[in-house]
Amino acid sequence: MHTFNGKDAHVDQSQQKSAEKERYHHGDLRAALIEGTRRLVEEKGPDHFSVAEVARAAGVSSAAPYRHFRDKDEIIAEVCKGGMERHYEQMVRVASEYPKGSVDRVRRLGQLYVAFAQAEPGVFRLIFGSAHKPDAVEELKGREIDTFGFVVAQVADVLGRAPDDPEAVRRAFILWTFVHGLSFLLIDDNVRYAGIPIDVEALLADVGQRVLRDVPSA
Amino acid sequence: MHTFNGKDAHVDQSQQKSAEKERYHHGDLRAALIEGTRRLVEEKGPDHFSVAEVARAAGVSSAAPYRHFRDKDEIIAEVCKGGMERHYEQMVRVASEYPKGSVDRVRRLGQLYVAFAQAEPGVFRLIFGSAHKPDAVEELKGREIDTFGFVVAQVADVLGRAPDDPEAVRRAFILWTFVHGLSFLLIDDNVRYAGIPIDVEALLADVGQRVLRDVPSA
DNA sequence: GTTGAAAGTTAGCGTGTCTTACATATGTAA
DNA sequence: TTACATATGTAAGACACGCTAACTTTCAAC
Repeated sequence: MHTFNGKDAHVDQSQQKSAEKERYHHGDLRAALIEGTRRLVEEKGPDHFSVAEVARAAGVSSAAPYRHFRDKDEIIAEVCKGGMERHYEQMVRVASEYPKGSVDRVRRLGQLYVAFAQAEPGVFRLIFGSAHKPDAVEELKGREIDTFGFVVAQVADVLGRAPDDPEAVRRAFILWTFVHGLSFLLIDDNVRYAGIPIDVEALLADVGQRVLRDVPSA
Repeated sequence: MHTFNGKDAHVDQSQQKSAEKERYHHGDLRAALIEGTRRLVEEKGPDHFSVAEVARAAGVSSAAPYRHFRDKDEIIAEVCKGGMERHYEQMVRVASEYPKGSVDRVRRLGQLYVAFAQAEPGVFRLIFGSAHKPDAVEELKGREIDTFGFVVAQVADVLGRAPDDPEAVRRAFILWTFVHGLSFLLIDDNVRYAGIPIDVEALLADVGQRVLRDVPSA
């Protein structure tokens, strides 16, 4: 009987095939449930997964999850939190690959935003959807995960302004709006409905040019 | 038509002499269910309303709706269809109030798009969300309700091009993307989270200028 | 009036969320 | 090693919902 705690559960006897030593304790059910929920959310959408099903997938009873989470919302809040962290980290990492203050850097951030939405539409909806946010957001703000603030700083660099310049905020918000809308149009399949051939790269480049230039004469 | 109905099915007939006789038949349950669903969708969101609750609101048993609709999806498809029609009609009506080919007309359409999303976020999500569309969309296309096509025509007018010019489609799509993103950011409360003061009018004017102008030098 | 279809009803199955009471495994202290 | 406290699992069940089946009431055509 191997005993272990939740830290490194992977090194254990995963090779015991026929013996089927069904342990009473899962090992790290909490993490397994979060990951299982994430998968299910991608499969069926944030509003059509069930705690019961993710419990079945983890091989435990449908009551077991409630030892680790207060309710369903708390599980998906955890998935949402993980997604926000991944999202932020990707942003920072990708930005560092392009020259500071370059339009390319900002353009690449927009591209990443859309790519994330397409790669993880379920989590994307979770992050930017209306439900289940307040708590997670509160906590992440406390931990200084502010993706929009990061983008604003990059835009400010391009414009040659201070990191918190109002005009930089405004331009960054316009760009956010654009990639946000594009993401939803794509993952909700509205583009196909409208029958438009979309070249995301070209669109991002075009919009980047238009928005990062000087204000047009009113 | 009155919408009163009986709650006690086995009441002795001898004592039923009240002026408002309780009807066994509702009168127009189908319409009442659609309207009740619309209200509930606005209240709780498209994914958190229940057929049972809307049935209760209409004063009928939870099985009654299935005399009029195959399943839950068919009810909300009907709500979605009604929303699309309202959306389209508003667009056409508002456009007619501004000079053909004017930037103002297009700008006003964008403003209306966002206003609709804010006024009816539930229905807006229904229309542009991923679920429950295929059938409704098919039918509305058959009835020539093509909102995007209409906007494209307005944009083409501004650019002085043919109604189906590819560049007009491209510009219109950029504008759609922008107002779509802005709508979602607003109704999902992401704007407040980011702590940005947003002047929707000014934003629309700015973006309209930027997008409807000539292509920036690549 | 009779009758058949339309539009209600109740009863109930399957699934889902979440609670309560109970069972088992694990870590620590004696 | 034993014993206990605690963490983590199970089983059973209350209640809501989606939907079906079988029955009842109403209405309109004949």
